[in-house]
Amino acid sequence: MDAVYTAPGYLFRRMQQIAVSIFVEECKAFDLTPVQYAALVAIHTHPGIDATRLSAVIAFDRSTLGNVIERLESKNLVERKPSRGDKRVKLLYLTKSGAAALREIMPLVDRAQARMLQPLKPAGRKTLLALMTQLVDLNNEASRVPLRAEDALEHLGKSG
Amino acid sequence: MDAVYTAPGYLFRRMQQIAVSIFVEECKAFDLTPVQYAALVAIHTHPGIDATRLSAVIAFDRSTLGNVIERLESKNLVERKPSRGDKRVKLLYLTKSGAAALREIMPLVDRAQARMLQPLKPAGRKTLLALMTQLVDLNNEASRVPLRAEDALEHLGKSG
DNA sequence: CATATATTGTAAGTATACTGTCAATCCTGA
DNA sequence: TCAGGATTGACAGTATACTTACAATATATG
Repeated sequence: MDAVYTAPGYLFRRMQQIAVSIFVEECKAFDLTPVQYAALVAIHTHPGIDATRLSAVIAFDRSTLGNVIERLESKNLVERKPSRGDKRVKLLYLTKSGAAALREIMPLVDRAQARMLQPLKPAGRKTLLALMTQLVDLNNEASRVPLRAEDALEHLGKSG
Repeated sequence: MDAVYTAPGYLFRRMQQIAVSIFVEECKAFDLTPVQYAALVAIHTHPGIDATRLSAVIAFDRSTLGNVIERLESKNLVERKPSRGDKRVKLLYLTKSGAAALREIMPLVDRAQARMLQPLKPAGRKTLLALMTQLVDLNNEASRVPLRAEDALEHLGKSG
C-alpha cells in the first residue's frame, strides 16, 4: 500500500482535494467555488469574451463551463449579451455586483493560496511551484482541455 | 493573468486534470476510472474491509464511495457481504473477475503514473514527489476527508 | 435494563468534469 | 451563390466529490 501513497496520481488527487477544501474554507463568506472564481477573474480580465474562448483561457471543459456561467448569471455576478456580428455567440461581462464581489474575495483567495503551501519551507515552496509550473506546461497537450490562452485571445485584440 | 497561471490552486487543479486524462488514456481498454482502480487496490490489500473504513484508507468521501462501490458491484468486480457481528456493516471483497482485472490493469496504471512525471528530468521527478508527499501529509487535516489509514485498519488486525 | 449517543449505509441535493449529440449559424471554396 | 464543413451554445448522460439528513443498529452510561 505504501506504493499507492507515493504514486504521483494519488498525490495530485489528494492535493487537489486539499486545495479545494482550503479555498472553500477561506471563502465561505461568499457562495463561490474555485471554478466560479476563476471564471470571474477571466471575465474581468477579458470583458466581452465568449464561453468557448473562456474555456480555452482557463482550461475548463466547455460543457461544464456552461453550467458554471448559468450559476454566476443566476447570482447576478455575470451577464450574457448577444453578439452583434455573430448570432451564435453570447458575450460575457461582469455585473457591478460581480466586480464588487471579485474585489472582496481576492484577498481571501490569496490567503487560501498561501495556506496551501504554508507547511513547506520557503525554499520548498519555490521549488515545488517551479516544478509544477514546468510539469503542467509540458503536459499541456496530455489534458483533454489544453490551455490555449494566446490562441483564444487573438480575436479580442489583446496582446497578453 | 500571469499570477493565475502560477497560483498553487491553479497548478494543482490542472495537474489533477492532466493526471486523470493520462490514466484514462492508458487504461481505456478497461472500463475503470482512477477512483474505481484505487478502491480495487485497497479492497485487494484489505479484504473484508467495510465502506467507512475504506473511505478513510484511501481518503475518499464516504457518500461518493457508495456509488463507486455500486458501480464496481454491477461490473461484477466487487461483492458486498453482510457482516455477522454487526448488522449495519457490509464487508467488501474482490470477485475472481475483480482480482483478474486488477492484475491486468496494474502495469497500465504504472505506465500512466510514469507518464505524468516524464516531462521532468529524473532529479526533478524525485524532488517533486518528495515535496508533494510532504505537503499532502502536512496538509492532511486541511482536507475534508483526512487520510486515516492506520486508525481505520486497527480493527482488521493488520499492522500496516 | 433503558436511554442517550454514535456509527453505518443510504439517499437527496449541488457542483464540477468529461463524453457525446444537435440545431443554428457562420465561413470557405468551387 | 451555394453546398460542405466548422463553430457555437445547449443538452443528455456518466462519474466523481462534497453536504446534509435519516433509519437501522450498536454501544456506552446511568
